[in-house]
Amino acid sequence: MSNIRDVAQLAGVSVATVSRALQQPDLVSLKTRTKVLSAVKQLGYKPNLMAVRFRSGKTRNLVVLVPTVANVFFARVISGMQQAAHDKGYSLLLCNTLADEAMEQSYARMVHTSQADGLIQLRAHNPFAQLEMKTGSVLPMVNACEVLDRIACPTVLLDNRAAACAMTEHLLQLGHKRIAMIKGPARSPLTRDRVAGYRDALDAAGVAFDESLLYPGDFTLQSGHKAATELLALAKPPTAVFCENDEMAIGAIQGIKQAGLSVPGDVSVAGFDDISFAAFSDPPLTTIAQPAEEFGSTAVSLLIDLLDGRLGKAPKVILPFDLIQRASTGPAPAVSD
Amino acid sequence: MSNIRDVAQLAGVSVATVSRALQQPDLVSLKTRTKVLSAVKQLGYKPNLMAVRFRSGKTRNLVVLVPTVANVFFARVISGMQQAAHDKGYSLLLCNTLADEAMEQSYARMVHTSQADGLIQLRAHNPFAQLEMKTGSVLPMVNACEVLDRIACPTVLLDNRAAACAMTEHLLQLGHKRIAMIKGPARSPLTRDRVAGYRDALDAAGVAFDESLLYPGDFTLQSGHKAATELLALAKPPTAVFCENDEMAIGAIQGIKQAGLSVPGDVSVAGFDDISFAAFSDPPLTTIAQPAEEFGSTAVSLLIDLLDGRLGKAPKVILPFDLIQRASTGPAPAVSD
DNA sequence: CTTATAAATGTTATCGGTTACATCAATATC
DNA sequence: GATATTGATGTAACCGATAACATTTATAAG
Repeated sequence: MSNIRDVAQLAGVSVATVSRALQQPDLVSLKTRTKVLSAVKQLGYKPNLMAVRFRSGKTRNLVVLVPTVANVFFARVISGMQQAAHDKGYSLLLCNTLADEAMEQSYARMVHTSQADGLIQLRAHNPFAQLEMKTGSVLPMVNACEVLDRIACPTVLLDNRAAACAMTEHLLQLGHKRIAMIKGPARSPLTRDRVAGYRDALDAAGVAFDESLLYPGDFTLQSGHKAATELLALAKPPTAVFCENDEMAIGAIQGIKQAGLSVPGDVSVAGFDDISFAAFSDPPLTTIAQPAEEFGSTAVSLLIDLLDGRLGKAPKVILPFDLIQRASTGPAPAVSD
Repeated sequence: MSNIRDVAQLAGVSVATVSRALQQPDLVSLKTRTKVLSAVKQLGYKPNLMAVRFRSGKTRNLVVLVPTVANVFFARVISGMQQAAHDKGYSLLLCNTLADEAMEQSYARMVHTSQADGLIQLRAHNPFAQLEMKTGSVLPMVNACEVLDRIACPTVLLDNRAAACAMTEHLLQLGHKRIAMIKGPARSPLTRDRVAGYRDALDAAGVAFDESLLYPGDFTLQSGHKAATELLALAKPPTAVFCENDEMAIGAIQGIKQAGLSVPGDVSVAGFDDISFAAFSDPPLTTIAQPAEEFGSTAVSLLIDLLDGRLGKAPKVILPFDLIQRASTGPAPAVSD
């Protein structure tokens, strides 16, 4: 691999001149610039960015903590991040945490060992408070998709409460009274917000909240299937099921069908995220569309702004949602409670 | 951020001693080692890995080119890669190419600019031959999931021909004679192999190959839907459709149902990959299971072996497949042909 | 034709580690 | 007790680029 010294020698100039010819061309005469560029070409010289970054102290890498890339929604978010990062000259170091806290910590440490400049986390389980304490220094971090309670950091999220409320209203307007919710893990702020929105709508409609209709899932197809099966086994089963993501909704649809019921004839099902499979389920899924790629690109922009000191006090960017009505939701069955 | 000099000063030793105390502890007396470690702790010293890697010339980063992370199968492969890379002290620089060749080249160049040590590509469109020529130096590369024709490089793949043959045989055994195949883009080696396997099975069964039953898709749900719709409009429509991935198969199922036909009563549908959604489609999808995570981890292992000079002549690792029979395939309708 | 000023280029310290080599002390060998 | 050997530590070069500062050359002004 040729280095800047080789280029300087071949061009008959100093290393500083080579560096300037490449970085600030207007500081170098046309003649020397030409000589330098020709030498660069002849040697196939490529600057060693490891050296550049070491010297500058900027790695231009961003760590991304994703609970699981196997989740279609997150995949879209990552895609948006990658595009934005590339546009701004950054690279993404991807970490599929799989809820392994040691793994998360290990990747977060990359910022402190100068392997990355900052970190983006989706779905925060919150553990970075300790990490920040321990090192004393602040970890440049942006949070996307789910709000972090304990730490004030730039965030891009949906108004999950309003979205869940809107979907619940949609089901109420269809005449449903017993609306179950297949939610996420209990402690998740995301789940808390969506359950709050669900209750907002119930309260506004004067429908009593029934704890037994709240079922905790884990965002997988399997858990949606299991949840629906168990909800239908209740003494008073629901006529509508609102799922916190589309995977669980698709799992729920299968569970309902296997119980010999029809969707939406007997039970309506609604999802959240509008993943590509939502439009292809049978029946196609009514869901809340989120601008997934925009979550990613916005998170990256926020983080880079933060790194460049261009950011005020931990802004919260709220992205819009859209209720997509498809065939999985319909009028409540006549004999409904 | 404290550096090694700060530690040396606080511990009252030289920087070399600090470095040795941390890297080769047995070269340092117990007494000094203790002093050094205590100073490290007191200062919260973390070695600047940017400096280490610059000096060593090893970045410990691997570029991963993925056509699209939105593809569930690739998401699993990436998950496997990430796990393996982390275990071996490497990080993944993820590039979602979206079939943008400029993007691919841009990321491939990261190896030449010392931002990464090597590259893994899934689904090669082949363009790195030129890139290698241009720079003169070899690009340490591993290919996964799809074989690269023009370049001899370590590869981990399925026996796609055998797998496609097995699935086609399964359909033939069910009595199907008109078996369509929704394949990938024409030039893809992956598609070529699978089509070859499909023809192997037809030939072995003495069934004539019909060009009109070969429909090129692009691995998306939409393209599967479109393909199925158009195949059913043929004068002699197929009674079975073998799709080159599960997304297209799920799209095809919807297209077939919307045409008023049943799966598998009128038309059987088979997929490839066994993504999580396959078991949750209606009917559940018969498909070829691939060890996706293992593709990823094996690719990473191969690349690291290659980088460490531990690899012989471009090995090809063949991973096993498994035909998963579910409800989307059934006996050919009686009046078939 | 000088001198002042600007433009172009060169010299060299620097970033933070690692490591070859030098040095010095302690123990072993004869 | 002198020398060889081993062990522990220090000194400084080095990786490849950048940029502060120094120096030279060209241009402008008087």
